[in-house]
Amino acid sequence: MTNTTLKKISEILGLSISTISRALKDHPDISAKTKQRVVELATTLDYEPNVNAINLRTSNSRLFGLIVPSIANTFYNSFVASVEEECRRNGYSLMILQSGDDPAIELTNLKLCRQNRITGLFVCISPETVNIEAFLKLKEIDVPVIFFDKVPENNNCNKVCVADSLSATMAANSIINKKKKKVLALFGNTHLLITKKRLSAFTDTINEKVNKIKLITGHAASSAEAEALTLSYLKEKPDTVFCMSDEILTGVMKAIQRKQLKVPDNIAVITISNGEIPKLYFPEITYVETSGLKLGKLAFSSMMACLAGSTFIQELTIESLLVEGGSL
Amino acid sequence: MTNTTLKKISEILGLSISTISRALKDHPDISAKTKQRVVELATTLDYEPNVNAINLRTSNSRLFGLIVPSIANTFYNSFVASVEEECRRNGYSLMILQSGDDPAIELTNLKLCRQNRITGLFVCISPETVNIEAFLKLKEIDVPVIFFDKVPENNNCNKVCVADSLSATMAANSIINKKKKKVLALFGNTHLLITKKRLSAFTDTINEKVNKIKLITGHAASSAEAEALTLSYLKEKPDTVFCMSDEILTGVMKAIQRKQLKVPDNIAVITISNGEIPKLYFPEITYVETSGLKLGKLAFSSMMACLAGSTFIQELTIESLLVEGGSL
DNA sequence: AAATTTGCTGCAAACGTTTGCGAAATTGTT
DNA sequence: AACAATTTCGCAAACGTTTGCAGCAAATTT
Repeated sequence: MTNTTLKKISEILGLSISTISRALKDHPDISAKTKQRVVELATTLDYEPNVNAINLRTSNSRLFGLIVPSIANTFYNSFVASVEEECRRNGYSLMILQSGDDPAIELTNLKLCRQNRITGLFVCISPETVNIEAFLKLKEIDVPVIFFDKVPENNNCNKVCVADSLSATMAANSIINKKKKKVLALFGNTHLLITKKRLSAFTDTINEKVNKIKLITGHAASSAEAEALTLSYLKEKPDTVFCMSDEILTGVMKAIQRKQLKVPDNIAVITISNGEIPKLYFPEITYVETSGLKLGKLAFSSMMACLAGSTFIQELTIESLLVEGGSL
Repeated sequence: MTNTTLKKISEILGLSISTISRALKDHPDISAKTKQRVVELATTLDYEPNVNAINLRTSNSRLFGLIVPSIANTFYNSFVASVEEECRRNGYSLMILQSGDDPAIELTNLKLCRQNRITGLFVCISPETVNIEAFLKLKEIDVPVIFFDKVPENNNCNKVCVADSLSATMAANSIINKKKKKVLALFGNTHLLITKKRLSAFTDTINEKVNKIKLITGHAASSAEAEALTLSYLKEKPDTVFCMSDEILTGVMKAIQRKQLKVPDNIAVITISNGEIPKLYFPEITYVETSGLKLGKLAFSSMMACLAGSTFIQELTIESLLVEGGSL
C-alpha cells in the first residue's frame, strides 16, 4: 500500500486534481456536494497531504530549527518544551537538534536545518563556538536567528537571555538581608560568559556593602568537583553557600548531606536554578529563578516579531524571581 | 537573497541541471574538471540541497518520528538522546514530538508524522490511549512502528521495554538478601500497566520466601503524595523503603530528610531508576537500573531490522542491573 | 577512411502540491 | 429567447530534485 494522493482521489472521483485540492481546503469555488464527496473519500482513504510537496510548491516550511547543547538538562528541557508548545499552538513544526557542545556537530545540525529549509532558527551555541558566521549567513536568505541563553558576545543579532547578572545580584542581596557573615560562593567553568557575569555581579554586590561579609569563591566544572570543593571549604565554617547552577548545587548538597549538616541552621543554601532540583530537598532550597519556560516563550515571540518583518535587533532578558524555600 | 539551487549553478556554469546534480554526488559520468568547477561554485554559493525536493522525488525521507509523553523526564530524555545520536550516525533525521500524555495531541502528532512521510515511528503511548489502530495503520503504508516503554497490551506489534517485572524482582531480592524485616513499598498510579507489573513482581518475590518480612504497600500519583504517604507510614517504623520510580523516590527522600533519618542506618532505600536522581543524594541511592540509553539503542536496532525487511514481530526487553549506592 | 568504442553531457519525465486563468455549465435577467 | 452573470470546474506551470535514456564528440579500433 502506498500513500493516498490528490491524484488518486481525483481518479476515483473523476474530478481533476485541482478540484480535489480546492475542495479539501474549503475553497469557495467548489460546490458543497463536491466538497462533501471529496472530504468523505479523503478521510476513508486516510489522506494526509505530503508536506514535502507543499513546502516545495509554497517554499514555506513552517518549520523551526532548535539547536541546543543537550536536552538532558532541566533548563534547556523546559525551554524546548515551551517552544514546542508554542509551535504546535501556532501551526509550526520544530526540529530539535542536540550539539553535545561539539562545534562540529553544531555545524552538521545547522546544515540539516538549511537543507530542510527552516523558516527560523533558535540556537544556543556551545562554549567552544567562536565563529558565528555560519549562523549569520541564514539572515542572508531571510531566515531569522534567535540566539538564546549562551549567546555570542558582540555581534548584532537577536538574543534572549536569562538575567545573568541580575539573578546573581538578587541572590547576593538575599544573603545580605539575612545578615549572613561568611559566604562560600561556587561558580562554574571560568571561561564561560555566564560564569564571568554571575561571578562579578555576585562579588560586586557582596563587597559593595561595606560590612564584614567574608566571601570565599571557588570554581567547579562538575557536580563532583563542587562536592569536593565544598567538603574542603566546609572546614572554614561558612554560614552560607551560594551555587551558580543546579550542577553546583547537587554537588554542594551531597557534601552537606555527607557531613550531616542541617539546613538552614548549620548552613544556609541559595542557588540560581530553573526550580526543579531545589524542590527535591527538604527543606526546599531557596533559589533565584531563571525559567526556561519563560525564556522559551520570549524566544518564540521574538521569532514571531522577526517573521512579521521587524528588522529591529533586540537583546531581551527575562526578569528573575526569588523563590523562597526554607534553606536561607 | 534566495537559496541556491541546482538550476542557478547550472545557469552560471552553462551546464545542465543534471550535470550539476551528478557532479555534486561524484557520479562517474562526469569529468574531473567539471566536478571541480561545480563543487567550487556550489561551496561558494553555500548550496544546500532541498530535502523537500529530494524526498518528493525519491519518496524516501530518511526521517523518523518519535512521540513521547514528555522529554522533561530523565528516562525519556536519555532515550531520546540515544535515539537521536543513532539517527545522526546513520544519516537519519528525527522528529521529536511530545504528547503531554494527551491522546488528542498524540493523534495530532501522529498526523504530523504522516504528513512528513516518516520512514519509521518510535512511540510511547499515553496511559489513556486505548485505541492503537491509528498507529497500526502506518504498517499498511510500510512504515514500521516501534512501541517503547509504555506499550499496548496485546496487539502483535514491535515493542521494546525495560524489564518491568524483573527489575522489581531484583529489588525485592536485594532487600531479602540484606535481611530486612519491614518494607514500605511505594508504587505509582494503580491503573498503569507498569505499576501492575512491578507491584505483582515485587510482592510475589517478597512473599514467596516464607520468612517474616512485613510488607506495607502504597500508591502515590505524584512526588508530593509519596512524601505524605511516607510521612504517615514512617510511624510504623519500616526498616526499608522501596520506590517504584524516580518520582516516588524524590517524595520519599524529602520525607526522610524532613524527619532527619539517616540512610541507611535508620532506614534503607532502594529504587528503580534511570540513575540520575539516585546520584543526587548522599549516600547515593541503590537502584535497579532501567537505562533509557540502552532502550534507545535497542529500539533503533529494532527499527533497522524492520527496515531491512524483517517482518518478524518482536518484543524485546533490556536486562536490568543493580547499581549499589550506599542506601541499602 | 569507416566503424566502433569511450567519455561526457543534456533531455525530459516524475514526485505531490498550489494557483492563475480560462472554459463550461448553470442560473437569472430582460 | 437571447444575453449576462454566476457557479463550478479543469489546464498547465511551477517548486527542486533524480535518473533512464539518448546524443555527440573524441579516441580507438578495423
